[in-house]
Amino acid sequence: MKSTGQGGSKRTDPKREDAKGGRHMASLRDVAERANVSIATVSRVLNQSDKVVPETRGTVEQALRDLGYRPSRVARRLRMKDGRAHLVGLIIPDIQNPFYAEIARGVEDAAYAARYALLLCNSDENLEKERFYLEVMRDESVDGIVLPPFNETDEAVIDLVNTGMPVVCVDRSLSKAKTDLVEVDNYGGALAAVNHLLDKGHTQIGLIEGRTQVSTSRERRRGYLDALAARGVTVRKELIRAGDFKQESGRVLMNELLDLKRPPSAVFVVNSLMTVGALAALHQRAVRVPQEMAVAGFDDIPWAEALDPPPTVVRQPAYEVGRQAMELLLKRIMEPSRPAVTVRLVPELVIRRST
Amino acid sequence: MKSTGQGGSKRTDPKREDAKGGRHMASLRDVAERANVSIATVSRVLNQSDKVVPETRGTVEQALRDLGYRPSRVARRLRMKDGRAHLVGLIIPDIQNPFYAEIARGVEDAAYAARYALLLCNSDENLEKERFYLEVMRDESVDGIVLPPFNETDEAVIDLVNTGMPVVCVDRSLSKAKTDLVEVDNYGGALAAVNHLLDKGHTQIGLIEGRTQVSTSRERRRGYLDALAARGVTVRKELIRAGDFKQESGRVLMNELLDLKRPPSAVFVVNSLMTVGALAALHQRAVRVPQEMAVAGFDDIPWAEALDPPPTVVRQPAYEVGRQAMELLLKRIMEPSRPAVTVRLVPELVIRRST
DNA sequence: GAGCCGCATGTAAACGTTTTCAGGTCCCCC
DNA sequence: GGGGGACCTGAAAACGTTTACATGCGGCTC
Repeated sequence: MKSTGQGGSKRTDPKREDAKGGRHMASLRDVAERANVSIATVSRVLNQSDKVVPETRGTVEQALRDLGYRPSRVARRLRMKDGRAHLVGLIIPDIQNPFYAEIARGVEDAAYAARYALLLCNSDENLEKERFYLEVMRDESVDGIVLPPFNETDEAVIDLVNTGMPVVCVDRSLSKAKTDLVEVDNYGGALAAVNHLLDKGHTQIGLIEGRTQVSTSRERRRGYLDALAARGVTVRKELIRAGDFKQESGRVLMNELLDLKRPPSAVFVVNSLMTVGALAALHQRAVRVPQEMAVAGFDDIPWAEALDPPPTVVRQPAYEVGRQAMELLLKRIMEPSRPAVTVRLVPELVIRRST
Repeated sequence: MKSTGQGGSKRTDPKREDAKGGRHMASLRDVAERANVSIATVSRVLNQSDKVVPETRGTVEQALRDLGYRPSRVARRLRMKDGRAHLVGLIIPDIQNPFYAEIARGVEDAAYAARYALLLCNSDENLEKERFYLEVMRDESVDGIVLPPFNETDEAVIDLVNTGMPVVCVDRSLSKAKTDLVEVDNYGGALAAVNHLLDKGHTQIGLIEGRTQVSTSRERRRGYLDALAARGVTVRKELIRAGDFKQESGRVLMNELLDLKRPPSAVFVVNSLMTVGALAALHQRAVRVPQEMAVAGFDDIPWAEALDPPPTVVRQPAYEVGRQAMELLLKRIMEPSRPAVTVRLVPELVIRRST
């Protein structure tokens, strides 16, 4: 026993039970009392500080075990400055979109590997919801955020970046701020897909795109246009239809194309949900794929092989996008002033039976 | 101007910028200084307390706007006792499983409606990961947790419940603790699906089930067995195969069934991912569905109509499960001692072309 | 043997809130 | 004109940490 001037426990409060009826969680103070040391010492053994002599350390560790002590992340976060909350945010448009679900898995796995927890939110392609969640994240003092910005000029995100919050963009980019970015070569992917359709002899090729303020949709449109131009195919504006990335809108737009006086013989759809919607429309009207209408889409889906017919798609390495984004975020948290990098991954054209 | 004894700002710290280079976030103290009131008063106007005279309130509100004040959820959570963090946890096995994705959306929407944020984690059907995330949630002092327990005797969850943490189970139940529970009539659903197969004249019906410690899988098996028994069909044990709920395992088990000397003519699969896997195996071996093998599954998926063939399934109201679970959780947070209730929703047999 | 240094530990401030309690002002009434 | 509410507001404690600084002790050096 150390013979410090410890004058016995100064607080023997009998009411250490909370309202819920459960036992109160042990705090640093409880541990310190039991080990007859100060809370500073306990904190030191917790933080692996080498400044504590083995004997004391032993006593404290015993007390920690006895009380089943767990540090409060909340208190810790309040006290420390940035970068040690071990909590990061992820905002995605829609978790039911397999592409984002896969990104989310990539992010989560990388986060878990570093023992970070994830605050995951769906913005629903809804600016107000995105703003709400961004505020929550700031107010929670997360260490950083991964997200596909709503559009290129997303103010809420830019403000947050200017605040110094580490942010990594995925999938979509931001024009007015230099953040880390993990993206896919959307232009090249679209080019490959449309070239494939052209190779199959199609010239009347429709385009079902998403919200046009989003960089990915625009890049893919650019790929579509350039592919046609390179072969001297003139584009018919009526064959280009813009939706909102959701399944229903793929269905509706496919129907619009079918109702045209001169419908296309092939269509390129810029994401998976709308591709599925388009396929559904074709089924419903008993249009044979690919004989009467060839379909190529962006984004692969896990059960593509079970679809009718299995669609030709530009496969994005979504898991990898998420994983690398999280790793960039961790690096930025460690070193906030590091220059921003952008990682561009290459997609792959997977040819199946819909073309 | 009130003529209080305010003696000027007592702290004019010039270094109010943080390490990241961004401007420091305004705190209660900053607002109080600017409005020439105490932090208590500011806190009172924030919390809508009526105890503050309109004139003061006006000044304070102006200062709040000027500084763009946002309260720190962290500090708030540290100070307050339970139930006001406006943060809840959701742990699901796999966000890439459409069933859980739909539950997650239900939970999220209900949470967002009540302005709660969601800490969402994937346990990956992995006990260690589940335990890690449960600890994070406790340490973050979330207000409550929604989850499908790993199995019926999930100790980590039971411990947390005994601690007084509000917990609502979804999908799967817990045998040793009385928590709120939102589930689906798994037995009835399975009964309906298997009866449907029997009605179609099948007697050799395979079962592809999941982990057998999970209540849902067991209930569905019970439905399968009882349906067969009620028609006097003897069960062949070799037709019953247990997997792990994942797509790959559906593929493998379907292949095992096909390799049998006397393969079944129909199969009932207990979740959607394994159903898709089974379908893939059938495609690969060019087995015609439903002519050579009828397939009925549990769980619907959004793009079922685009599958080949569109599968007959027992549709669970997953969104509703999530929504109601979150609502139960909110109620429990408000009133922790309320007796536990269990809500049982009824699934629906959707007959498509795989049977 | 006095001063000094180093080392292990304790003390207390700080993080940003909420909330209890006390104080101060104003008004009313006897 | 003083007693007493009613009503606002301020001071300060508390939540559970981390950490800069103070303290005390032992051993070393001259």
